[in-house]
Order: sequence, then C-alpha cells, then structure tokens
Amino acid sequence: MSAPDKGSDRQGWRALREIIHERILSGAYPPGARLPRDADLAEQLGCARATVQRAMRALADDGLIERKRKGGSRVLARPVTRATFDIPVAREEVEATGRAYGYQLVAREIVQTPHSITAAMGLAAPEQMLRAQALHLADRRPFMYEDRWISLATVPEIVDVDLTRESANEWLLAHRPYSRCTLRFSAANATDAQAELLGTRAGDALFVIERGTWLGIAPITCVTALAPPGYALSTEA
Amino acid sequence: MSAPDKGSDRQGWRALREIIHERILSGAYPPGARLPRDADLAEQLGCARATVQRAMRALADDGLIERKRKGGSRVLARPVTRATFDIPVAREEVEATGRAYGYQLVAREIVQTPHSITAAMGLAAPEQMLRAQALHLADRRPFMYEDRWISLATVPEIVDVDLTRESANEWLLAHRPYSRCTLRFSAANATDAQAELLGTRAGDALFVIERGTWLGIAPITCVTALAPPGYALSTEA
DNA sequence: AACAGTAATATGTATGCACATATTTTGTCA
DNA sequence: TGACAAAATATGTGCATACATATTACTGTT
Repeated sequence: MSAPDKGSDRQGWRALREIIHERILSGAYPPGARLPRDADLAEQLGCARATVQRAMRALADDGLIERKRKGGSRVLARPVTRATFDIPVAREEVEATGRAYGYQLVAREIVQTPHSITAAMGLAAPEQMLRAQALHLADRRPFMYEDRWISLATVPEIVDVDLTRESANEWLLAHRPYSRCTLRFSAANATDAQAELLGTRAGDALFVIERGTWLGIAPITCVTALAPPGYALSTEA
Repeated sequence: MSAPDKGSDRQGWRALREIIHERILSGAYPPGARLPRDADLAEQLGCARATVQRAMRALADDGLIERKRKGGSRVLARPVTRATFDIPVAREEVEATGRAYGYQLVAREIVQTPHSITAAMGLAAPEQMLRAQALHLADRRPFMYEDRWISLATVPEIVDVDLTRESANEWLLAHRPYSRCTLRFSAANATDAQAELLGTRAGDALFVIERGTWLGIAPITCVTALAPPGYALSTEA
C-alpha cells in the first residue's frame, strides 16, 4: 500500500484553483502580491507542477492573476470583469424561450457599399455587395431586425440562395465558416422606419449589435442587428 | 542522432490548433462531422496525444468544436459567436482614451432595498443598504452614471469610506474581491433626471450595464450603469 | 556610473504513461 | 420486445521528466 497523497486528499486541478482562489479572496495573497512559484505550490499542496500549472493558467484566463516567465505570478491589483458571451443565432435565441420562430425577408438588392460599410469591412474601395434586410420573429411578433451586407467577391454563391425562405445568417454559418469576427454593442433611438418594422414607437431605445466576419482577410459579411425594448444580453462571469 | 519528428517539423499546440482549424475552414472536417480520435490525430501529426488534447481543448473553448467522452469530437454545426469582454473600471476606460478622468458623488443614503433590488440580489427579505449614485467624467463631461446598492451586512466598512473622494467601485474592487458576478446589457430611454445628469436629452437611448457581485452566497453590490449615446462596447472574437 | 554580455530563474511546452470518468454499445435475461 | 447489466471506448486528468523561452539579475568592462 503506497501513500500517494501527502497532506490532503487527492485533489484535481479544479480543486487547486479553488484553493488558490480562496487564498486570494481571504487576503492570504492580497492584490498585487506575488504568488509562490509553481514548484513550491506543488510541493506545498502535494501534487505535480503540471497540475499547479493547469490551475494557475485557469486563474490567469479568468483575469484573476497575471503570469510572467521568470517574473512569477502576481494577483492582479484591479481584476477586470471578464465576461464571455455566446451570441446565439436568432432562431435558437427565440426557440430557447419556448416561442415560435419566424423569419421574413424585408428587402434584397445588389448595390455598391456606402462608405460606412466599405470602411467597416476594411475594404480599399467600394464593391458591389448583396444587401439583405430581414426580420426575425418570436411568436409572430418582431424580435430582431437585421441589415446585412454580404461580399459577392467572397461569397458569390449567395446570389442563388433563396433568402425569402432561409436566413442569410444561418446559410452563411452553415456554408461559410469565418476565422475572424468583430462585435460591437451599443444603444440607439429607433428611426420611424425601424420602429415600424419592429413594432415599437420612433425614438424607443434599441439594442444594437454590429458584427463583421472574415475568412482570413477576405470579408464575408457585416450586419447591424436591432432589438426592440425588452431585449437584453446577460451572462454570468 | 534520433529523429523525433516524423513527417513535419516539430509543432507546438498552437500550430496544431491552426492546422485543425484550417481543416474545418477548408471543409475537410465539415460542420457536424466527427473528428478523428485524439490518438489518431496525434499519430497522423506526429506528436503526443497530450499536445492534441491541448489544441482540441482550445478549439472547444473557442466554441468551434464539441468534445464528449466516448462520443468523440465533432465540428459544431452552428458555431456560436463566443466573445469575451473585459469590462474595465470607468477610470481606466476613460484614461485609456487619453482623456482626464473625473468622479463625482451625486447622492448617498442608507435605505431599505426596494423589491427590484432585493430580488436582483437574491435576498429573502429587504435589507438596509447603502445606496450611492455617482457620475464618472471624461474631460469634465459625463461619461457614465451609476446607481449602486452595497450590502451593509456583507460590507459594513463601506459606511466609513469617503465616497465623495473615492469611487465605491474602486474601493470595493481593492478591498472586497468577489467570487461570482452577473452581467446584463440592454438599452433604455433616458428619463428626465438621467438626461440631466448625463448631459443629454430625455428619451435618448442609453446603454445599460447591470452588474451584481457576490462573495460566495453573500451579496456585495449591485449596480446599474448608464452610458450616454456614443458609448459602445466592442471586442474581437 | 552607464552599458553590454552572461548567468540564473520561473513559467511554457512537449512527451509517455497510467488511470479516471462519462457515454455508448453490446449482451443477457426476463 | 424491453429493461437492465456489463463491456468497450474516447476524452479527461495526474505525474515525472526534459527542454524551451522570456525576463530578470548579475557582473565585468569601459
């Protein structure tokens, strides 16, 4: 019979992370303080250095500590609130709340990008793109309105897709994976036209999500999504 | 002289992740498809299974693939857009743009929590709490307004802090680390009072950040922060 | 005292191995 | 056929070791 654990029971790296986290919360390792070396912690806690590494890396990913080669690990003085959001596809967002999803194409045209879009997509010059405006519905009521530009140079097949039946977003996700994505959240007052589409009143505060996606350096699409009052994005950090 | 690498050069796990990511993007592993076993990939790519594990875990963290014990790894059919935001302290957000940070306490009182706050903080019954309303300034202009409730039960020392000089947020971060945090983003029309404080017009669309923090199950604080038009949160996923 | 080159050091990564754990698949029995 | 138990299997975790790499600290020179 061998005794693999020294002082405490056999702990996993999650437990280790909790132990170190507790020490930070309790003030044993105050903000700004330097933590012991991985090797020392390993000996102290009776586990391998790799396990400590795993726990410490998790803490660093969470924005709680900072690690530097040779410099050691430090408790961050001002921990940032690091939150991860999963931006769902409209259909899933609607269906997750038990409502019936609906989709409706509002407009579709092939036009040259205005300056704002050209710049947002990082293009040198305006291009012909497919502009698709559509409405996502929840229980037949407007849930989100999207105004989307799709690069014909990168995604020529999109012209043959029947966007009256299938959401451009879902088609793109299924057929054109992206490697880079930018996101921007803001608030804006509804214009008359937007209010009409979303079934609210002009001036109402809309939640705005702007997203751009690229495959390598080739722009795929950029979209401005507007959600009527009541919409919120939430998460637990 | 031994030959440690079989087919290609010695690759790190980041390179491995890129290789697999490329295969997904190129359609070699289409959406929904099952990926080879870690062990097979390891042999195919000439590295240890642990290295493949590292790369695959990273891809899973990014929301690109899904891993299940025994079930194997699959390319997600509908990859979610997973974005990580670092919510900065107002001071740093202002100073990061080269502007001068200013802070101003608007109101401070000790009152019983209304139902909305009691519920938001997960309390069984209303409590006496410190309510602090304050304004963050950028170059002397309103940058963000916050309405904050602080639990006197959890943080009794807060009553002795001079909130006219120091932001409650910064004091709390430095003295009361939290272990749980909820976040919620939305949009709202400015009331007359809010518009007055933020230097905008009533009805303007404000960006709303609601945050609650706990230490274990003890509530620390919850805050509603309002930002005037022009404010946006952005990130690159 | 300023500087450049070198040594020391803490974390990062890779490997091979063993075992744990969650699921699926298979097999058995009613 | 159906329910339940057992085997198979892919990922998850832990450990020991060796080496890589980025920084810091030191040290000798001018």
